[in-house]
Amino acid sequence: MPELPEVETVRAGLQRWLSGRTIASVEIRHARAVRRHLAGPQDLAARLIGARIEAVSRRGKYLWLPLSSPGPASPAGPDRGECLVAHLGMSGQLLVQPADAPQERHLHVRLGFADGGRELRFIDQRTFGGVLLDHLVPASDRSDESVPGQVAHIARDPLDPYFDDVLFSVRLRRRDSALKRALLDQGLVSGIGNIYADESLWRARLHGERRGVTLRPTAVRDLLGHIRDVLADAVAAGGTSFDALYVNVNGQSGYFDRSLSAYGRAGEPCPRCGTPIRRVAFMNRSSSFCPCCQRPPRPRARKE
DNA sequence: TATTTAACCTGGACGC
DNA sequence: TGCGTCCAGGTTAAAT
Repeated sequence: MPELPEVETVRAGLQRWLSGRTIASVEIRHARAVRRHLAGPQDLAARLIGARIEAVSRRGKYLWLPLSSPGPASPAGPDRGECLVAHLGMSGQLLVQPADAPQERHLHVRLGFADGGRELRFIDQRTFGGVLLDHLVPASDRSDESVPGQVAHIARDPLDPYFDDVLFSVRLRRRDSALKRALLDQGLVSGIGNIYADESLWRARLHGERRGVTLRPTAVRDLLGHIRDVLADAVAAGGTSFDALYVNVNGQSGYFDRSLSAYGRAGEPCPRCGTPIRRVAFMNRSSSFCPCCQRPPRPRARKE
């Protein structure tokens, strides 16, 4: 599933292929893929045609392409400060393909370019992802940085040089809820999904059901270090691919799945102590952990 | 206000 | 072979 390492891999690929190119055609084949663009598919297409892609940015699992207008002579194109925002959801792919390449089964949006080169395709089997046009707004924590309005509520990710470790620790240690739930809250820390939450907790020897309020500052610091390590390792491996649902912009799989210690390893021996990894239901999804290395918290005493 | 739950969605795997 | 059920999980609105 696309989490920070997978999205960063896609961002780097798009940066290479798309920067400086001008959009010449837009085909929206599935309206659900643009459902968050409230003005509708036709408005999105009209605004994108003629726009020049300046860069490819990312925060957490969100990608966006800042756009520049073609100039006053053309009625088409985006407003000043607009950008194309993309979220891959669970199964979204952004592929850079030759225009004559066969159409993918779940191809929803395709962008052609004025230079006649490779086109950009948004493919999404489970349709949780999508694209929209949005305005850039000043980031809440640094005035010289802009993010799309849709992304403004998302916290920085742990690989962001401006991530505030102290603020994260304070906010996490105020939480009277499960640690794993907190790690999945993109408003607290972005980029972490089910896979890297489980892996980070395994590395930190922490059970996902520990309450945030029970953690000492040193434990949070240790956890944050492990989160950064696992994310960086996964970025270096090109992300995690369990099936064909996650690939980079060239359609190639990542290989971090070979390095996973807990996620997807239910029944296999823990690489650290040999105890079989256990899988349990948690938050309408699954959690994998070592019942020996990651001791569950003691049940809280009930108030009379 | 803080926290938790459910719905959205598709296709592969599995059991009968 | 066909049908029904379960599972995967990021985001967010609604409920508690």
